[in-house]
Amino acid sequence: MSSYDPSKIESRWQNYWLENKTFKTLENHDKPKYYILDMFPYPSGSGLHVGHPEGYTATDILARYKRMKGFNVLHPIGWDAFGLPAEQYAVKTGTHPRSTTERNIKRFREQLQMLGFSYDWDREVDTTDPDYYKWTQWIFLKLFERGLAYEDEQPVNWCPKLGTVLANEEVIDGKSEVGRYPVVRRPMRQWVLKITAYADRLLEDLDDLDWPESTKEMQRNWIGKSIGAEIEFAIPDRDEKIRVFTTRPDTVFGATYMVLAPEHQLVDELTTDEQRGEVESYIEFAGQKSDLERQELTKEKTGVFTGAYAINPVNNKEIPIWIADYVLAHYGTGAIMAVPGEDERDWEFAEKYDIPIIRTVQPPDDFQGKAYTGDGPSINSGILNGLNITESKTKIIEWLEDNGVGKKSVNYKLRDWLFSRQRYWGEPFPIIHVDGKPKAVPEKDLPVTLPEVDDFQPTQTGQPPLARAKNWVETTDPETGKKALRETNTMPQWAGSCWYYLRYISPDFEGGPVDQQEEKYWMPVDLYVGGSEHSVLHLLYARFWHKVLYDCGVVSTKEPFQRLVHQGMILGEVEYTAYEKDGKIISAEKAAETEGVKRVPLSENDVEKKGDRFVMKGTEITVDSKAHKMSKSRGNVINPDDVVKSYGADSLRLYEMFMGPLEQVKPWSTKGVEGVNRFLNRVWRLFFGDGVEEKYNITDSEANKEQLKALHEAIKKVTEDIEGMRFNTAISALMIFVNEANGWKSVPRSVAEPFVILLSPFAPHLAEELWSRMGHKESLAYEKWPVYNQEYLKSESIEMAVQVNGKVRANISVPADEFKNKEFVIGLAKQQKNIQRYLDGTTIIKEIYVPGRIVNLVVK
RNA sequence: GCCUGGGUGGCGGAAUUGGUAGACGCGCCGGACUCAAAAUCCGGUGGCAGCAAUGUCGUAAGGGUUCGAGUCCCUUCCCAGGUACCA
Repeated sequence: MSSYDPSKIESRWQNYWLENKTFKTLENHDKPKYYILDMFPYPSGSGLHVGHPEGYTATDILARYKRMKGFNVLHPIGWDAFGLPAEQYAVKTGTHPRSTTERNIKRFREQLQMLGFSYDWDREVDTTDPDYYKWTQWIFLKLFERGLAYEDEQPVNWCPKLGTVLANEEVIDGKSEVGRYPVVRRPMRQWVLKITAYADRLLEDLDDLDWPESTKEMQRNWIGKSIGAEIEFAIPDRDEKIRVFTTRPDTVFGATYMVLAPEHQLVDELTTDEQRGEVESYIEFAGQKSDLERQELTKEKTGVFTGAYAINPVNNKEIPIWIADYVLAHYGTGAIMAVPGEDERDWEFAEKYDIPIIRTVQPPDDFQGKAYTGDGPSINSGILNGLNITESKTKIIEWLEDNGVGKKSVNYKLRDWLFSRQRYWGEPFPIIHVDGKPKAVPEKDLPVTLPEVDDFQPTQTGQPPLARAKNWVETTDPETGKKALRETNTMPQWAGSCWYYLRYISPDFEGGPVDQQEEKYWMPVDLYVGGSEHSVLHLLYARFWHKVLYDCGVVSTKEPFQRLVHQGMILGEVEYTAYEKDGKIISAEKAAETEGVKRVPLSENDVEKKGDRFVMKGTEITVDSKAHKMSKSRGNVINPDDVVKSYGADSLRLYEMFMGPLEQVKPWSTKGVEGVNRFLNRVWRLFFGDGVEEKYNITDSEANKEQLKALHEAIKKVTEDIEGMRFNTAISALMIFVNEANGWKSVPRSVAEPFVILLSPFAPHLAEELWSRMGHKESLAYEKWPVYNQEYLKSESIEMAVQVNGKVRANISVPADEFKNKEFVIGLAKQQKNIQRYLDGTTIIKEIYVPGRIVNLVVK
């Protein structure tokens, strides 16, 4: 071979790694462990996109690095393979989802192997494998036993056109994500998991996690804990009371009306005959609004008076009871006390319907707005007058409790997790219904496997597809011998991904979901890398299950994922776009507010930068310059297969890491791939000459000072940057080394070998090839990571800047053994010609010397 | 609106605790090799002024702290992601 040819090198090493099981995780527990996990991929029919290798390369670099640092590394992969696309394909074509799934998994596996990731392929898991979902069902039974799984009538997203129920995340703007068909809310019997029972722990334990602050914050908001009070409002001449939740009990003296959600239980009873017609038509109006409309109509509040009154317990005043859909039935008690003086929504409503407004907090003198939500002394509030918000809250809660009309209370936004789907391609519930009551299938009868059906669509009556398997559905209760019916719902896709990280630890273990001996060694996951789109749902659900398993004694840690990093999205190439209207090009700012504008794609050569915008060359017409999300419709999708074909997997890996910080959103650039490919070519030539001469450049001669310095600078920088996950600057350090080494006549083996090791996590195929050509018989995967020596980093002189009044006026070179000598350095600085110019005719009032960095002379 | 990140050359991006802004890569310009091209190699490359030495401006905008600010503080603008009547 005369030049760098990734197509030959890469497949050879991929086969070598597979055949030799190079990355098989060690069974022994003597070494320190490092568990590094990629988010569970869904093996879609379209294969990998360039976003996948970004996170996977980052974890692969760390996995390879940690192995060489002497860690026992667990770096597995598997398939989150249940899900709607395979089922939809089955409905359309009759192909069993299993065969689609198998085909897709095969394709994904090949693609991942083509990129040279160092997974332990003996630990692959697949959520659709009965040996796997047996344990998903087992965990569900634990939830069921603990009363954390229950049945409930719940409104679901029913799509009549698709004949199926959709998950919330599959509904976009009131329409199905697939096909854009209308979706309606419809009540159905559902399995629900009581995640709310864990709300506090899910919230509190976030604090100790090494996760992005934004993700923790999103989970906190999702859980939405608020502390306040529950207050009871009596209704004259009736036994019923209206309970409200409020975070501002201190404002209760300003409650001038109440609002019930239209769906509130008491609405029907309280409504007076005169108001009944109006109330009923309002309830209908509110009920018909789709979620989309509710969002769009937020500007204007609407509501209707019920005709009834309630009594404010603190001052015995009668206040009117309204219904309005700005009060949500499913939050708090579904009823509020309205305090327009301190709440913007209530103010808006009160203003519209002419309801009195009483301020109970004194706004500052310069306050201009309407409702005042800030702090201040209480007014118009009897016993609370003069106290600030916090003091008022404490005092009024005490009063409410003493008088038996209220108490301190905590509320959450988090709702229980709707856990069933009317689908075929999911885990069956290990539940049978006997005498209309749900009952667990005995553990020894797990797994409950999916039956074969003749059609993957729901039945005519809207029953899930599993209902078609009559023989399967109709069964007997093994305990009593009674007739029983199997549960026909299946679990959502989240189920399998809630605990997969545990199965990797002992994938073949038969005594439980995870071998506890192994679990104690491997958990928690040390680093978890995946997209921020899973910030809330997957990560919250998995934490919930993990805590349940912790309570069951199955796992030993409270949290599954100690450190979490999100890779940023990769956008398409930057596009330049001009806008055309009636055959004339108009400027981009105008285009946004003009109708009937046509987009005209431009090439980079057609545009130039003017100030802070791009214009068409030679004109003043602004054009758009933007990188867009990759999408089929835009036609800017980059296929990793093509990149590998043209430049090799090492170039793809290297480029994705070199683009910029891992967490950041970055645009793709094919030129950039060519750049790193050139770098790998330079590495090759450093070892083997330019191919024409076919010379071997590695010698056994001793390394000189300059060579050692270059090497050890690279070792230091690459090591520190990998530890800090700054892969872009680590690669830059490798480039600096190669640029320098290219000036040498030859490279001593003692320098070349450590360099190859430094390169190997990033470009493993090339590194293995170089390593073996240097005469090694074994893979370098477990070689020792080099350690830098401070001695070699020292240079003979140090370059420093000399400033006068903070402006650089000269550079000096100070001998290394003199740089601590302030007198010497400042003396040298003052001798500089250009410095003397600036010192001439002035007085030095201060001499600043930061050793090794800078001299600053302050003059007057 | 609110929350969380960001804003640095033509572009992607570098800059320890405040200490020479622009590492590395792309692009561009010039040169070498070549009949020619590709590939490769060498040199240059923030703006302005100057033959040059050098000066001056410059990290979204404005202000402040400091001997010294991309980095710290205040105000404003813009971009991305999330969220939205949650009482």
